[in-house]
Amino acid sequence: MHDLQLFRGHLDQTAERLASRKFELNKDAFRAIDVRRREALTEVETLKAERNERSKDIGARKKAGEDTTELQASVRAIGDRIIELEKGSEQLDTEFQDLLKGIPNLPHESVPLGASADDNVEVRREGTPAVMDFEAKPHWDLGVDLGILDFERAAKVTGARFAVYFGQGAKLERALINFMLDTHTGEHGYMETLPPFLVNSDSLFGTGQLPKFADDLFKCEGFDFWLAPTAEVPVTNLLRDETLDLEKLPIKLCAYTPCFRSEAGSHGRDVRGIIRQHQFQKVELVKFVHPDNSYAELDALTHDAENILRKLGLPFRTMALCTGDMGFSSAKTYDIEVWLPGQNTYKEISSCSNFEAFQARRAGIRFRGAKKSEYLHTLNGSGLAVGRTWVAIVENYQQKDGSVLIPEALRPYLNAEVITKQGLLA
RNA sequence: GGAGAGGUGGCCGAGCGGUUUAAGGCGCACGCUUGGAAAGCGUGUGUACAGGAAACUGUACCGAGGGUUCGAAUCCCUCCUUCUCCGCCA
Repeated sequence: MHDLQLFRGHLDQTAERLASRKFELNKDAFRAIDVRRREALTEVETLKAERNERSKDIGARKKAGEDTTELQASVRAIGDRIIELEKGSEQLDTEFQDLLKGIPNLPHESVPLGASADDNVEVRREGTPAVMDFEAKPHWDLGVDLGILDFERAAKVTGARFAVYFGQGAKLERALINFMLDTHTGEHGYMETLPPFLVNSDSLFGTGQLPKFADDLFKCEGFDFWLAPTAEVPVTNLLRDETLDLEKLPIKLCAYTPCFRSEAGSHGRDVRGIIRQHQFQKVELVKFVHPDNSYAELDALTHDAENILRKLGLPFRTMALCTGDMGFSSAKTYDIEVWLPGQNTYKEISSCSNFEAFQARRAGIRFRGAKKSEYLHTLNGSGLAVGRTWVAIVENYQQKDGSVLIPEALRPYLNAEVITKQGLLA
């Protein structure tokens, strides 16, 4: 959601900035409906003022013992007129709100201009891919061969785009979750949170998934419950409609949750392996910060996410997304991409964004400044996507014999140095 | 699932059809007082939208949404939610 005053006062500039991210704002329609809406509102409010005044007068006259039949009839008439006018006024307001709700956030001035992922800009690259004297296999071969990953049985239980882990495979996922949470709480200063995995419509509106992106979500039939597509939704909405004291900022939360996405519109993409699933695990970082610091906080958050990869010895690069590739609610986003030798490519493993006040305005999250309250800035980023980290470890640490070495930092969590062949029916 | 009691401003808490422009208190801010502080006294103290250069004015908001009425925090209906007890359950 946007600052209405900004749109009114700087409509041309605003439309230009939106155009840079492929959103066409109909300025004439905006102006026209804004003016009509205000006129209708003024008319209704004037009548209401009149009604309030006369009703009060009726009370006073009744107390004095006067007859008020005629006055009451006149106020009744005003009331009828109000109901009539309100219909139009409310419709205009709804129209205007719908228009506003559908407008994406404005990109920060530092965001590179561009149309697609091809225009994203690499900001740093760390780690060197291991030299292998054999051909690297993708995880869907390695995992299945080791007996730790199974797609066919998951398809039987549920369907396509689901997977089941066995043995050390399941334990590796759990180890990664604990390692990530321990690092973020112990070294990066986040408070661990375990939120609900189902969220209501208000929460999804607050973070920007609704109303535009309902198709990407799973809905529970008969309830206003949705499966959370990311912990960003429950965690950011923890503070919905709250006003925080200035000295409480910044608030830094991390959470492990499963995430559920319909992946509508991604048919045919990443069909093999566990890169793109209907259910995946993620550790999420969420920050509530003062507007003056939000870009420094974004850099810090991105660094915190990268740190997991550093500790695991996984090569990565960090990309600044261009205007055309950013998500709806974001003002600036860095994607962290991990090296996957089995697929000979860098693949997104974390997306770190500053939403500025876009979500805060939708969700009503403020802080009390020196005098009055204002909207704070919200940020979040994956720290990291657990399933994709699993993939990165299996592919980067694969050995010629098909086993997988466990990176040093993870060994205390797994109680093992290597994953060898095992499995359900082994 | 059943029975009962609640949900009022930053917080506590009154009000249960018409000077409520939401009493009173706490907290906070400013001023007076003071050598300084406390106490005391005085003034102010929400959010959103609209109008206005501004001072300010209007409208809405007492969990949410409907209804009754000239007029609703107050009466009626539906829902959400918190607490207590019972039942069921991991």
